[in-house]
Amino acid sequence: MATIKEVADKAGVSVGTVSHVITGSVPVSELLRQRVDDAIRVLDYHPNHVARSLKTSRTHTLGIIVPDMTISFYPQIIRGAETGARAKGYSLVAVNSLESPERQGELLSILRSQQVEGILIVVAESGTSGSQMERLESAGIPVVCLDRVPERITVDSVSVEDVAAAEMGTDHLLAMGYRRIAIVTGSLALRNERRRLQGYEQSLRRAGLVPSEDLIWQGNLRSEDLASMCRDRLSDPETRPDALICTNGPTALGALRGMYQCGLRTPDDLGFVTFDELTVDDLFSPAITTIVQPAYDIGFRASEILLDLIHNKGARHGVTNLRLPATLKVRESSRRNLRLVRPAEVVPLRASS
Amino acid sequence: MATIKEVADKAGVSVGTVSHVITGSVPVSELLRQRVDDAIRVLDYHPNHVARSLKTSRTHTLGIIVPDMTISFYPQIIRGAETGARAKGYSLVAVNSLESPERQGELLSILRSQQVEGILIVVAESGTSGSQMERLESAGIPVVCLDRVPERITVDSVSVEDVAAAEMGTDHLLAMGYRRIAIVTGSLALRNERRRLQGYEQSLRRAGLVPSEDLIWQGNLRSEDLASMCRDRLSDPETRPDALICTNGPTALGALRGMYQCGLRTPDDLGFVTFDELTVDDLFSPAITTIVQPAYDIGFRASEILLDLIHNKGARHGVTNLRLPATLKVRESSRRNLRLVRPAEVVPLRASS
DNA sequence: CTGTTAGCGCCTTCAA
DNA sequence: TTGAAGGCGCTAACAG
Repeated sequence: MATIKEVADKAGVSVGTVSHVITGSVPVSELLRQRVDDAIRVLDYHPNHVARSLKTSRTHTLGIIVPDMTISFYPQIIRGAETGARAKGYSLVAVNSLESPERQGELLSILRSQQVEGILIVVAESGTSGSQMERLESAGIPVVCLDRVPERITVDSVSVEDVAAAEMGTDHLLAMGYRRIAIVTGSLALRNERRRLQGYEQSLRRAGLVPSEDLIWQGNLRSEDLASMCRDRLSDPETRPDALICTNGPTALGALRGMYQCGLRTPDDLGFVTFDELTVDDLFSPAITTIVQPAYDIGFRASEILLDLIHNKGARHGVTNLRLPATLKVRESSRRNLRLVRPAEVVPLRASS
Repeated sequence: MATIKEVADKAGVSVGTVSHVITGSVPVSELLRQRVDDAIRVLDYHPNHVARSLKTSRTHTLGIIVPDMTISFYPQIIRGAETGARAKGYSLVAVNSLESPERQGELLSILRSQQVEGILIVVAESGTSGSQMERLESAGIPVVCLDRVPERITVDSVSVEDVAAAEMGTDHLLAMGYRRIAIVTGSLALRNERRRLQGYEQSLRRAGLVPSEDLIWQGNLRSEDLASMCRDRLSDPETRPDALICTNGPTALGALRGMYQCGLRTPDDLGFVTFDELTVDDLFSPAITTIVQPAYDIGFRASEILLDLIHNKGARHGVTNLRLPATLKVRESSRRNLRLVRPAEVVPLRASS
């Protein structure tokens, strides 16, 4: 790996001059610039970002921690964040916490050591100690939370408008004539899960229905657990709901599996709506009516906010909690009457912030 | 951000001693070690990885470039590589080339600047110049290609056993009684696409059939193009094949869409097999018979090979071209007679290297 | 065992 | 417009 010194020697100038042409911070005569450029090309010189970072104490690197980028929601977020970062000359380091608070702690520590200038994070499901994030902040490393917003309100965040999104899904089921609607959630320790539940309840109440405890099915993010829970609760035709709304993808897959194991189908036996796309468009049946989160945008906007925080250290005016609207893709799984089948329609939701 | 010096001052020792306890390279008395540890904790000190890298010229960082981590095959590879890397104390920087050779070039350049110690890459579809990768090698940065292996054979690689995998899929269709089998491929400029085609042809020949030009449908990775191509070719009932085998996921989605637009269904009208999972298990119908690539393992093994290359600079004994076996998940789309429905079975394929 | 010190490669005043 | 030189934070000899 050639160094700036070798380039300077080959071009017959000082390292200072080479640095000037690279950074463009100081004007250099056409002649020398040419000589330097040639030397760079010949030597296949690539500035040592590590040395530069040490000198300038700016790494131009952001970190992003997601639970598991194997879940399709997250790569979209990462892509959005990567795009936003690159637009400002930043790189993005993406890592997986696997929902483990310990691992998340390690990763945070590693990212700090790597001197990332800011961190985007979808916090691990349980036991994310605020203390670690507070230490980050006090070390001058801004943090923006995505998707899942921790209880303490002092951190910036970007997520979907959970309440309205769940309301929209529930409203839709009600409009289709379903009345006994159960909600299947992940852990209600997660604030956004609670908010989605809240949207569901609001929708029911507005329709004059009373949310019932035994139609609120709290699970976790593991498909198998969900499946067996749903199997149990769906087995009795007497108490069985006429529709299900799921608050996230893994939950929905578990619920569907449970349904199938009971020999039930959607939409014939049960209406079905879920957050997050389970399949590609409607190539497969049953095509599931879906509350689509703007994942890419969440990542993109979050990176913008983070970059802003980085460049305006100290001058922050309050906390930013951006909420983006979800979109409802109506498909077969919520159609009571199959005769009414039409092409999927998209219903945008009003924005809020 | 506290520095090693501040820790030394607070602990009342020299920076050397602090460094010794951190790296563990030199023994330190229990007393001082304790004092240092305390100081580290109190100051919330995190060693500056950038400075360390500059000094040791080892960043403990690997780069991985994939076309688009929004396609489910790639996050799995990345996860595997991340696991392999972390096991050896390495971090992984994952970036997307979006199939653009220019962008890929930039990314390679950025990764070099960032001093990654090695690079994993799924090369962009077209125009990946060998020269850039050769420059990497000559700069002492080892490269391992995943999934898509460039023509020039001098680079290490890990991918699926393409020929055998395609053969397996085709054999299966033949065994199910299909005879007029068309293959839908991505760009045949990609070597692995050609190898899959080759496996298909071998299988046919062994069955005493002659591969026919008009049953080899070359497309690209864009679903829309694929859909219209398939629509055209499927419209005439006279020349229509009785089964389709697709060499990758995006291609398969396009083909399915084209089929649907013709009003055709699988398996009723056409048998269907594809590389790569399109949906989650068989919750959705038609459940597609799939040739599953060991994506996680590909990433994991590749990272091991890369790390090995890094640690044995110069001492390389020939090129490693690891081929991992695929697995066939038989589902509904390849069942001629629906009466025969049984639970999905998994047929492992013999390994090779 | 502990402390001292010379750089790693680069950027950035500061002088010339 | 160009060159010289001081460090950024850390590790790895080396000296004590």
